[in-house]
Amino acid sequence: MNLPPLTQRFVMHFGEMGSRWGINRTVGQIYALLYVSAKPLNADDVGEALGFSRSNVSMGLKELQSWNLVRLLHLPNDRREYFQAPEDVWAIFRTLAAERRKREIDPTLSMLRDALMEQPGVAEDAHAQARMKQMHEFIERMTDWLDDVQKMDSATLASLMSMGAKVQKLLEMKDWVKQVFSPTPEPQPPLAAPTPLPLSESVTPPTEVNHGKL
Amino acid sequence: MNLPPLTQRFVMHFGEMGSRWGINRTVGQIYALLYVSAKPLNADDVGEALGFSRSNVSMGLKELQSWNLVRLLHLPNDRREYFQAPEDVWAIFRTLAAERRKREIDPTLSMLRDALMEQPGVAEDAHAQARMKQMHEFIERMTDWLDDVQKMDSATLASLMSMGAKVQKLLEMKDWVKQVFSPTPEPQPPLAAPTPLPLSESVTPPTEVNHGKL
DNA sequence: CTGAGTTTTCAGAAAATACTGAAAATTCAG
DNA sequence: CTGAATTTTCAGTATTTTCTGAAAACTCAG
Repeated sequence: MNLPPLTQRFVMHFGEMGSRWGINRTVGQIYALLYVSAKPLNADDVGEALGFSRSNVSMGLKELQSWNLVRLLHLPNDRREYFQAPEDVWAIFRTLAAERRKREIDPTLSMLRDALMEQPGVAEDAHAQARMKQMHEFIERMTDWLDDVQKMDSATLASLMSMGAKVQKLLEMKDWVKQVFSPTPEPQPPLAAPTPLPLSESVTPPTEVNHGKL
Repeated sequence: MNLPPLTQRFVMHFGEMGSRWGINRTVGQIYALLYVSAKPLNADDVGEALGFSRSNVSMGLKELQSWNLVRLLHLPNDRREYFQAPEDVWAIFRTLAAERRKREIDPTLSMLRDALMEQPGVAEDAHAQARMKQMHEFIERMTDWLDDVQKMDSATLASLMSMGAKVQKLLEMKDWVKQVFSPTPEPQPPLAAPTPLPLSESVTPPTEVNHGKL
């Protein structure tokens, strides 16, 4: 392996972290290399750069493809397959979230659904089933929300995240506005205007919040 | 191992999923057992229920404690240590998110920070550094947001999640309200009111949105 | 077609991880 | 203190996962 120093550090780190992330060292290093590389690489490039056997590289690339984390392409007058990692970090995140969900969450959801259909035979199982119900409800909520979030474009998502906890203020404001403009005035206890009034300082100023084409 | 059928299925599933979740079979099964158990268990209970050696159980419980996923307690007139899994699934999620972040993200963030301070020596490293910058910015945004979200109580969080993509509407509304009430009228192109006006049907109806004590 | 270039598969070697039993360490009732 | 009850450690073994080289399969220019 003979990589420039910063690249090398990055690649090595991804190798070490691989196990914590549920991928192996090889796969982590290959992805890291493709991520920082200015141009697409073929399997031999990768193998040489990282000192892996050709077959190991092949398997690693296959794994990355199954994760949708690399794109396959061809260069003119070259029969070999070239690989590159998509650039948009938000898109990468969405891909990763979708794949992890498919592998790490969906099977559990389905197992829980099945278990909740059964009639518990003994008291212990009745309690166990109640606990499973709680877990199932939570996961379902979480994944439904993730579905929604996945549909947002990067700009909206970025806006949402840079607001952070201030979304709470927005929720308060919603109720307040709703009250003031209520088209069907119902007998409700009047809400106080949220304090501080969330129109200027308490909601992120427009220079910080950049939510693109909304 | 002699567990009632639903419990057994749950425990077995967690064992199998363990590897995908970055924990081992033993740890997964122990956690699952504690999660569905109606009462705290001691190490011998666990070992007998799952057919693991005493030392293996000890290691597994130590691991779970390091993740803050189990609580240690003592029963009157019993010197042995008893363990239970906290009940609140939202709290469990927060714990899990915090721990995974500490183990899987923070080291990378720190490595990226270091790498961004360096002066790239060659063109390839300059490009690599630019890519690292993108990743660093993304992760930092993400973790800042997570910090905010972690601070919310379960009710607020639940409210936020059940709104899902409708938060987008809320963002539009924010800008519209801001415009209308603007305390410092600046020469800006006037915004149209968001359509449909987000006060009733397009924002989640109040029966759906339950954001507790806001 | 043919065969050189390329990728994939796979059996076995190497490495990493998990698990056990025995022994050491710790804790606490008496 | 003492020693029985309990937990932890750890060296060795078992299991799982990763990695390699060789062979098979595929692809496409000529």
